[in-house]
Amino acid sequence: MKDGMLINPVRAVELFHALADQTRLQILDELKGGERCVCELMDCLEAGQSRLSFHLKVLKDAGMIVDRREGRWMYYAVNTEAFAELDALVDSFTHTKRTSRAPTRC
Amino acid sequence: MKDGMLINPVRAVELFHALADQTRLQILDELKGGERCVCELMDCLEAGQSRLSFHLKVLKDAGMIVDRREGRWMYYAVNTEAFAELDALVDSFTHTKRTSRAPTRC
DNA sequence: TTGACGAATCAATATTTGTTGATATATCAT
DNA sequence: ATGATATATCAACAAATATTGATTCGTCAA
Repeated sequence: MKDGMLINPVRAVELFHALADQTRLQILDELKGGERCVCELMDCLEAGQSRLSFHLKVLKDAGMIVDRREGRWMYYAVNTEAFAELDALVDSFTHTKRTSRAPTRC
Repeated sequence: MKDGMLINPVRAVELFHALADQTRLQILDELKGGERCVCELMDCLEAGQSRLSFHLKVLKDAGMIVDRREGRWMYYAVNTEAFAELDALVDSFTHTKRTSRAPTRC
């Protein structure tokens, strides 16, 4: 990711929110092993189709995953760029040192 | 953070959830400049006392910030360790390569 | 073209999260 | 002790998010 590029707070919230859920983390964890179709995710996560679809949409809207149709199947895969973005975001949090001023009491 | 140490999913959700809110990100951003008392945060975030207290608790429960009493004032500051943990967590996401197997169709 | 299948979307509902104003608690100054 | 101040907590409510089952849509096979 471009250095010095600021990620706006709205985007940051969207990213973190997408990750702030057990099911979605499981999905991402599974997708780390390569692309998967929905039915396979249903299997290994033991989640209903509708529920899964919902969470996949959240992840997709946040840009964390990408999809690809192949016939009747939809394949999902992690979007590497988004992870780089996340990495940069966390780094900017961790490393951005501001001129530390003393607290001003009320 | 210890290498190879796995962060459990529940903890990951807690961390990301704590960050998935505009107000809480603002708080952290402010605290990057050094420790602050609540009244000062109220000022610069233009947030009510009760609301702020709520979000500070979320951040504190997640271990993102620490507090310190000084007389009537409570001072909050970022907890560096938690940020290291976050960093490690994101890294583990980004870099953990699993043996990529082909997707198994239904 | 019809039927079956994989997946998205919708509507209803449940659950969780956030906000607000009121009250409680702790500490200080008098 | 009393009152003032800083903050936490609580209760009521509002808003956002997640779950479920039903329906719809797109694609394929016969």
